[in-house]
Amino acid sequence: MEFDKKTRMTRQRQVILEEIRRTNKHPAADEIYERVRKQLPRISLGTVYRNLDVLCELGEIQRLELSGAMKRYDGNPKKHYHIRCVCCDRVDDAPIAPLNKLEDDLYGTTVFEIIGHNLEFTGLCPQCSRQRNQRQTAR
Amino acid sequence: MEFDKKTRMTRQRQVILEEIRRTNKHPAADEIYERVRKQLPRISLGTVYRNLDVLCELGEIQRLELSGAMKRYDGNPKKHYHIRCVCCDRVDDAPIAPLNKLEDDLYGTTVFEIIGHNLEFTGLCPQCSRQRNQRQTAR
DNA sequence: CTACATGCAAATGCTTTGCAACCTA
DNA sequence: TAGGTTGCAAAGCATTTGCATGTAG
Repeated sequence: MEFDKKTRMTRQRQVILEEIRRTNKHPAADEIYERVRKQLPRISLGTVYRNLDVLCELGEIQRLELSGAMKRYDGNPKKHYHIRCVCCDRVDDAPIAPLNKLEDDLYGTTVFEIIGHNLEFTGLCPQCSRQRNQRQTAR
Repeated sequence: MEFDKKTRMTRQRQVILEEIRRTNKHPAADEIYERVRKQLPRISLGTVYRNLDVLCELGEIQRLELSGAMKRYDGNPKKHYHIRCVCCDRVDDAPIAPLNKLEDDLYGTTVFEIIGHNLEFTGLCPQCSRQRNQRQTAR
């Protein structure tokens, strides 16, 4: 792990990083807080937020640029896409490779200097899909 | 305009809709509030939010599913992509046609029932791009 | 030791909501 | 005139921040 000279490895930071890496559920700050609290009962939500910022800056994790109300975090810092359940907000990795050529279509057609793109799929997770079907057949 | 029987056309709703359609700037609720206030000084922010909801539900406008902190609205209800300036948050339409086949790649590889996708490009608008270049040459 | 990090609580910023008065159909 | 709509203010919710204390290096 590459820490610059000014950044310290505290117990809080360590546990937060481990928890994010342990899960594939792309948790929001409050979920991370609840998990970490089991090991560090006195940790504060503010500390969780501050460390998530630091870890993102260090490139250890990434903040997902999705459309939902709450920011979500991913222990895998490499660029990849996600699919979100519109019903329960579950977020999975999307099994599709990065579309590196997407931005090429924009060169010359936009006044913007292009940096990148975010792609998010929406759908229904198996649980919510099943519930919806049950409700419909019940009518 | 197709209003269902229960939905009324009030002066407030009318002015809000006109203002959103008049601009191509994809304004957030507070910007719409400021614009509308010039015609209806006594309107409240709450009314703006409520009407934006109603107009979205009616399909007259759309709420953009972008990554930023504030929700933005588009007078064009048809699906299209956008590009956001990472520096000043300016949002333009992206000159690229909807990628209807994108979701095909996911069938059979995800447990989700796919509904759609959101694609947002990021970049620097001309103003911010210029400022950044000036700062760099000044060093 | 020193200056980065934490816990706590208050503050912030966007959005939603309860309610009495108002106005559209 | 019924009930959808408004203005106002308060509440809600995620996130940020100020400050005194704690602690990693």
